[in-house]
Amino acid sequence: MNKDDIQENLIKIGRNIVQEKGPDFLTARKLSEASGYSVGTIYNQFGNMDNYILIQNYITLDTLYHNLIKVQKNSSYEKLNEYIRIFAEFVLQNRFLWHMLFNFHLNCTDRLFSVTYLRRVSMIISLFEKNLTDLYQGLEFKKRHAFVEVLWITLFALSSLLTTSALETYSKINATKICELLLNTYLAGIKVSERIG
Amino acid sequence: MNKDDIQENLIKIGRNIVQEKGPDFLTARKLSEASGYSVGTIYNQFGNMDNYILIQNYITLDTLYHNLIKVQKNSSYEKLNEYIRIFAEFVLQNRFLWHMLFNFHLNCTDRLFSVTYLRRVSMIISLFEKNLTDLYQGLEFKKRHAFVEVLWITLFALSSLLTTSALETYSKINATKICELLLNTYLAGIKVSERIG
DNA sequence: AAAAAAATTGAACAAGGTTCATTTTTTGTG
DNA sequence: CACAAAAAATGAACCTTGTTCAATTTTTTT
Repeated sequence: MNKDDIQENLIKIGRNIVQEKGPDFLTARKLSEASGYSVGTIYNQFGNMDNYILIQNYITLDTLYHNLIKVQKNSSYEKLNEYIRIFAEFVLQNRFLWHMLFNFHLNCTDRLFSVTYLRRVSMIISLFEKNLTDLYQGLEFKKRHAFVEVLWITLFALSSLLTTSALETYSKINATKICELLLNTYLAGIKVSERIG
Repeated sequence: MNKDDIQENLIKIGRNIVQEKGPDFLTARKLSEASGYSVGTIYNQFGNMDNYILIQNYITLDTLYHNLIKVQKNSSYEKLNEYIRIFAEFVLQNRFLWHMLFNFHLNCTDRLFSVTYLRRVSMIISLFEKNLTDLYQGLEFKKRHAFVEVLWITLFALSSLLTTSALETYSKINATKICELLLNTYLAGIKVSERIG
């Protein structure tokens, strides 16, 4: 069997483990048992478990991105709201995968990080920015970019809470509703700032 | 030596380890070495490491709360901004402790969770809510409470990113500035919603 | 001072990531 | 096809986690 097939197999099987049992069950030995390959083979293929998980994570980001670009709405306002809805839904339906993505302790000085994570995140941010540009044409570029960055960072951060049971304890508000309220309050706030200057 | 003294000692020494080297270095054995007590004693005192870290975490929450209630400002608007400033500053200056707090996988069904975490978080939320009530008197209770909850959850989520080097890669905006922009845009957004109804 | 109770200890266990000498498989060549 | 060389796969072994518990030491009680 060639190298790509093994990798593909190991990725698929690992994703099943995570989706069904959670990230804690994705260990080298369990992956070895589930796949039939030895522990050593996993290390030959991926170097180490961190790198393996990094790959799993950017697949998750890719999947999200492809869900987002499917959106067909007329107004930029509707699009932004749909993005948030899809984002929240995706996070909730793939909570284990998202949990793994968010809780991964990456070494950001690593070039690998830029290639795998940053590029993908930038693409998602661009989707938001495009529609925010349409929506608030009075805003200068620099300001608008700051608004978009803060919005994304906030949503991204928020998403990590959506996947935990902690949220249910902190708040009785539905996870999707939280994202919606945040977005719309935030957008209304930008409008004010646009008017002021 | 009596039980409280040992616990106090172990907590203090553990906090030093976390502050200086990060949560990863807070292991039972390293704590044992650093304190002079055996591993067994740590387990006699705290039951398990999770419980030990839980205690560390609510001390962190208490410290934050005590920093917040010191705020002396006239207007509610100023107070809210000062809260956010102090919150961001606290998180940044205690990033390892905050990281440990945020990344702790707690079992929320556990009664212990309610007593230790939820009560403390509620107290912090109350601070925000009190000033938001003054600021937006036109809002009905239910709506206002939703705004406060979402604001806190968002800030709390955001804080977890502030402590990682990931943020620096995602955004060139200063961590405190992110919190400030978020708060003020959000507050402006609430004002709009207040006017509308 | 002896007995009983309580507290402390650290070796030992399971499970995690990781390594690497050994074995197996594949590839290349006459 | 046969044989050598290269490549890939293997899993026992190592170290580090959290955790337990029989044995030991200390404290308290009588």
